[in-house]
Amino acid sequence: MDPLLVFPSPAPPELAQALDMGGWAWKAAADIDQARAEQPADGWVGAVVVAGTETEDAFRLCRSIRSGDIHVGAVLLLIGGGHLASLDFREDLFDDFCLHPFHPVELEARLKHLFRRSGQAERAEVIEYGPLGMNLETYQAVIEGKPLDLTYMEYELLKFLAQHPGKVFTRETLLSRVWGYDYYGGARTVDVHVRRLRSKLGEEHAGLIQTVRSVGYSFGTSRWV
Amino acid sequence: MDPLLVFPSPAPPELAQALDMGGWAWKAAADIDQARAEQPADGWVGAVVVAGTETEDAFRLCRSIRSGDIHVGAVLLLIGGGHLASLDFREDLFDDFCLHPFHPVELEARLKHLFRRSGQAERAEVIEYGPLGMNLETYQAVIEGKPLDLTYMEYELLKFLAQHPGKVFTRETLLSRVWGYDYYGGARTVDVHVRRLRSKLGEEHAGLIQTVRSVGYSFGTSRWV
DNA sequence: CCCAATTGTGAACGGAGTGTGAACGGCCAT
DNA sequence: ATGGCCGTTCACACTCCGTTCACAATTGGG
Repeated sequence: MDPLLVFPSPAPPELAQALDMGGWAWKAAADIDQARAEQPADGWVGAVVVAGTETEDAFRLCRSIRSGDIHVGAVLLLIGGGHLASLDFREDLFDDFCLHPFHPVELEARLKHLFRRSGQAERAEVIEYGPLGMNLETYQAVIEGKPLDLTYMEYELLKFLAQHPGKVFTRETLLSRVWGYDYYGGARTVDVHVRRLRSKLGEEHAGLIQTVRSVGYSFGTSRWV
Repeated sequence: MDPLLVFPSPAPPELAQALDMGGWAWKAAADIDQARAEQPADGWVGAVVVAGTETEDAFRLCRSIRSGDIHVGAVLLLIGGGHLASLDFREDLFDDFCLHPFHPVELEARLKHLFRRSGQAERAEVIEYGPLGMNLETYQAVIEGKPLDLTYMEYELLKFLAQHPGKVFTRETLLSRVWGYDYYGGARTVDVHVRRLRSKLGEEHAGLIQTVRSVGYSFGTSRWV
């Protein structure tokens, strides 16, 4: 998915962390030229512009965006409380702003509010591991781009395993974590689901789920092999 | 100048003070009926809606505004940091939000940003997805150009689903987001509405609403993003 | 090489989840 | 009042899939 443009470069660490935690794809640019040079073919989905002590640098970039020089879906301005007055008569340069320093939850809410509503595809929560992809919002799974037709339990089991690649889980752990803490049933149920998962993954990728004899199952290749 | 609508009534003192200091004309309303009864001939310029501990009251008012029941230029939502999560999938109910308690300068900046720039408050009043079109202003829906005769709830449900194509919603989520957070009733109600929607969409397009077994429903072709 | 423990495999059962038709009841306008 | 509209609920049928079982295949140790 298209990334967000972040200014300046390097991005403030707390901003970088918040964006990463929220799962946003982003790229920082140090100036207008770099932002123009590195913009994707269909433009940036949005921009997070930090107005530091030199607010005019940020506004210059915003002006470039508004003039169409750089194509950006929507602009979120990060600005210190002491510089709020500089927003006067510049309301047309940005779509929303957020006080800096910011609360991560507020920033996330504004990013969602701004970039989901602008008609762009919403940020998808996905798990990716090698040829496997899982979209947690649409309940879809793909292997090498081809969709997998999984049942509910198969999906949940694969999701749990793929969320912890390399880690080995006992059948009891899987039953309690995937099926529920209060579940009480035969441990062989896990085996059957693993078998069906392997079958649907195809012979080529059946090895994604590995049997650890006398212990349980794990997903993906162990890092030590 | 036309006044701002403020909810609830009486307005929180710090909000009243900030509005007065900023020179805004405003009038508080205690509920939807009062807001409708006291609205000026050409509607309110904007609204400042405070979402207190009972956020659903605020969202109900926002829904009335968005449905055209009450004419308001733009909506600024004041919400406590602890309730930010309730904004999810309600991005269409407001134009901007501000954390509560707020910094008077930030509130003033947001008020200016929202209400002093004219015409900027263009929202998507039309949803289009494949053969489906929905006009949010006229409450009309069409499929392949042919008008659909939907009831209120059918329209609201289809609108919500179509606003988040591909995303799977549980029945509980749909009940809380479409029917209202405080709704308490059987989850099968959703099933029946989905069935009637599919029926009205016609056999050819009934598949627009997909069942995800053990989870809920989703709208549109579940494409991998 | 044999045996026991563990895991893979196929099939069948039963129940949970969903589709469907119909009826109830509140609300509003005629 | 009252008739129609519409949201909700209920009962029933059906499909799907989670679970279990029996048996085969594999692994690892002595």
